Amino acid sequence: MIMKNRKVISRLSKYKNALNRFKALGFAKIFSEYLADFVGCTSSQVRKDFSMFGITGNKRGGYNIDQLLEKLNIILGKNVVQKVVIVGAGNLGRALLNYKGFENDGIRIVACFDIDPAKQNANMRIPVLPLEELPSFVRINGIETAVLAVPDLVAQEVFDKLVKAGIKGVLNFAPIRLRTDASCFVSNINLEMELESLIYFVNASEHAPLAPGDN
Amino acid sequence: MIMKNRKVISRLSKYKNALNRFKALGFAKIFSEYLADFVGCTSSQVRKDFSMFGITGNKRGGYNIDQLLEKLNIILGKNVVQKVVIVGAGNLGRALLNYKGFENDGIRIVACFDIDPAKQNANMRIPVLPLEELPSFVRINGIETAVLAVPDLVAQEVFDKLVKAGIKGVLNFAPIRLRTDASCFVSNINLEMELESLIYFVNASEHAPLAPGDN
DNA sequence: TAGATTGTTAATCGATTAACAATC
DNA sequence: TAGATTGTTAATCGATTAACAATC
Repeated sequence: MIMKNRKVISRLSKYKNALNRFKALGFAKIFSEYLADFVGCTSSQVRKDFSMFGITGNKRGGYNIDQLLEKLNIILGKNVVQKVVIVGAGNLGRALLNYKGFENDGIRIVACFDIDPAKQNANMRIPVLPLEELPSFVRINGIETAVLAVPDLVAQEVFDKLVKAGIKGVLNFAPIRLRTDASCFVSNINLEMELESLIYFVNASEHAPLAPGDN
Repeated sequence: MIMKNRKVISRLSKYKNALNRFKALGFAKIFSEYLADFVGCTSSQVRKDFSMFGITGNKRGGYNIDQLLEKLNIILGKNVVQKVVIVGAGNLGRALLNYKGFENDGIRIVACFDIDPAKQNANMRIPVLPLEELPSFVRINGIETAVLAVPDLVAQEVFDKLVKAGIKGVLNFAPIRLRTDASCFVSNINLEMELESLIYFVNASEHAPLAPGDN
């Protein structure tokens, strides 16, 4: 498995979603041009991305959707259900617990952890457990990925615990830069920042109407 | 106000946050080097970004934190409280309603809208109103920015209503590409995709340990 | 003043796109 | 076969970084 950059991987993810749509519509084959159109890039980009992962099509007939999906799913680890834990049972954490979107995407939220006993409840569909139980839970269940949804002030501290427990990837919602070594990847989602920059473009457009690039 | 790209704006946002921290620590001046260190870029990048917005410092004494903050706040529209509505009172929408992070960031969530009468409640701290009331509410209160947290299937349809109501910027959580004209900006946050690419890097690192670039 | 930092230009780097030969 | 699409190389584009003169 070759390591590529973030943008390429998120495009693969978009291609996969697009292909599922096309498949649902009854298509069996697809051209790079259509795929590009759907996800908003060029056909060169699509073909280049595929070629980086050794995915090939047919010179004249485009790509077979089923085969393509299978390859993308393998690359993205979708052939196995990926177990993820959520750390922090605040508003955001609980919303993610109940979020249905992950289920049909091969991602299973298996547990949530919080220090607050009032938020703990081992009998829910997805149990909310004491944070102290995380290390053993993670070890026993072979969890590698966590979503960090705790208050800023404790984010680094909790993150360090996750890393010590063996977590290898963290999706971080705290608006701080987590200090991490090479053993754990961090992806950040900063809601304030997203809204802030959106507001900038809205305000700026009133003076000079131009578009920001899409992410 | 000059229109710059998304990455520059999100760095400005990071600089602002960093400056607030430094200020809280009692600093009055700062060098590009320190700021770069804090947000994770180069000092050249910091100075370049500032120069793009005509922000200057002192050749020998760095930047005055208060003056710098004021300029960044003006650029980012922080001198005025920005009113935002949330559309969709599902798990995510309600979590955002109660999210405290926006308050001290000059962003005020003023209302939420949903079609489901069971979710509506005009008497809450932040009212949850019928979607039909959105156009008049937006007009009366001069709202330009919305967070879209509705199911995928209706996202485009609801988005079109927002645009028609005069919304100029949308932070979209639905994992689809919204079709938009130049009158409305769209920023996308796709949780599935974020988790998916994180999982890719976690899995890939087990075969070839290398780091993805940070976002 | 001497030394350190800015502001800006030029060089580098990487990602995207265009182009086109190969070929189904 | 003729025509259309891939796979890949080369060109382009834009963003980041290095370098350094200006100067406080």
